[in-house]
Amino acid sequence: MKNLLFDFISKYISLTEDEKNEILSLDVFRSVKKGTILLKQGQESKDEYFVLKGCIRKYYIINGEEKTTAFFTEMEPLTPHCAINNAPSEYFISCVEDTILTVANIELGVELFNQFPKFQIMCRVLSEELLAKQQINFDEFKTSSPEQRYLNLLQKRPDLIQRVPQHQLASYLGIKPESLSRLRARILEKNKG
Amino acid sequence: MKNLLFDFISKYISLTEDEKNEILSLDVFRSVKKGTILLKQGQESKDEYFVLKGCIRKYYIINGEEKTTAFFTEMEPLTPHCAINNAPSEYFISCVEDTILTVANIELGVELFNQFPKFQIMCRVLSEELLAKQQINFDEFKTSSPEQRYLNLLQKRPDLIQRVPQHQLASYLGIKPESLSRLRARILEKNKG
DNA sequence: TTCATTTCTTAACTTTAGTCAACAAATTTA
DNA sequence: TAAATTTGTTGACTAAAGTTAAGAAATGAA
Repeated sequence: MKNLLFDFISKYISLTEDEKNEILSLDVFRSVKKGTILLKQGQESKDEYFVLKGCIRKYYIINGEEKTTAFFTEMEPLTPHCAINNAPSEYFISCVEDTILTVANIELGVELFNQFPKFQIMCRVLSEELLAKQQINFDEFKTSSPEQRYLNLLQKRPDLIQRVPQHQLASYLGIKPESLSRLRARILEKNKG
Repeated sequence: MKNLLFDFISKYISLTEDEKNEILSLDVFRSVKKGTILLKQGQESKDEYFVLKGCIRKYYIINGEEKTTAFFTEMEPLTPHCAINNAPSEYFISCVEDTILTVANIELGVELFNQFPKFQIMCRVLSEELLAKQQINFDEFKTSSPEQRYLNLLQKRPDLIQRVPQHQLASYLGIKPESLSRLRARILEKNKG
C-alpha cells in the first residue's frame, strides 16, 4: 500500500527517504469494510481521502431518495466540500466495496506544507489537474443525452459498470433507475436488429 | 482595474508593494470587444484568464452546433484545459460582452511561484476551492430536472439570465433552446393559474 | 438452505424534451 | 432607415424520461 501511495506522489514530486518516513509516521492508512459510512450529511469533518484500493461513493439524500453523484476508485483523491468551507457536509460518503484508503486531516496538510514546501506544489498541480478534468467531464455531461452518457461511461470506466449497483449508476448518469434499465434494453435491441 | 485584482488576491494572501509592482510589470490587463474569440478549438495556448469586468463564454462546436457549457463573469478565473495538458483546445472561448480581463501565460506563473512562494499557496487554495464548488455545481446539475436547474440559476445567478442570449443559456442548462423557451412559458403559466 | 431484502426489469400511463418548421421579435449592419 | 441576420416563440409530432406498480432475479443473513 505504501508503494501505491509513493508511486502516485512520484508523478508530481520526488521524495527523500526522510520525507517518506514523515508521511508514514502520520499513520494515514485505513482499511474499511463495504457499506461503512465515512462521512454523514450534517457532519463536520476535516478529513480528506485518497483511495488506494476499492471504491467509495458520494451521495445525497433528497426527499428520502439516495442520489449518487460520484465514485472514487483506485488512485483518486477526494476532499469533501465541508473540509474546505467549515460547514456541515451536504452529502454522505460510503464504501461500495471493502476499501483501503488514506485519511488525512486537512489541517495536518497545512503543517506538512510548512515543513515540506514541495507538497504545496504537488497539491496545487493536482487540484488544477482535477479541476480541468472535472470541467471536461461536466461539459461532456451537459452536451450529451443519457444514452450517450451511458455509452461514454462504458468506454471510459467499464469497471464502474461492473462493480457498482445499477440504481446507483442511474443517478450518477442523472436519470432514474427505470430509465437506465430501459435505455440498456434499447441499446441491446439496436445491436441485435 | 488594478484594485479589483488586488482586492481579489488579498482574500488569499497579503501583498507587499514590491510584489504588487512585480505583478503590474507583467502587463496582464486586456480590454476585449464583445464577440472577440480568445481561444479557438484546435489551438494550443498556455494562457490563463481572470475576468475583471464583463463575461466570457466557453463553447464547443459539435456537429456544427454551438454548445455553451460555461460562463465566467466578474472575479472568476479560467485555466483552459489545453493550457494544462499541452494539447489542442477542445473548445472556444469568446466574449459575451465588452470585457476587461487579465491574460497570463501559465509558464510565467511558474516563475512567479519561484520568486514568491506565496502565490503558490494562493493558487493551491484557490483551485481547491474552485474544485469543491465545481463538484457541488455538478452534483446539483445531476440531481435536478431542467426546470429545477433553470429556477436554481434564476436564484443563484440572476444576472446571467439578463446578460446572455437564451439559446446559449439552453445548452448551459443541458437542453435545446426550444425546450428552454417552453419551460419558461410553463413556469409563467404556473405562477398565473 | 431458506427467508428476507435488495436490486433489476417490465408495463401502462403521464410528462417533458427533441425535432422540424414557420414565423415573430429584436438586433445588427449596410 | 431598411434590409439582413440573429434570437426567441409556437405548434405538431416523435422519442425518451418520470411515475407508479407489480413481479422477477440476485444477494445477503439467519
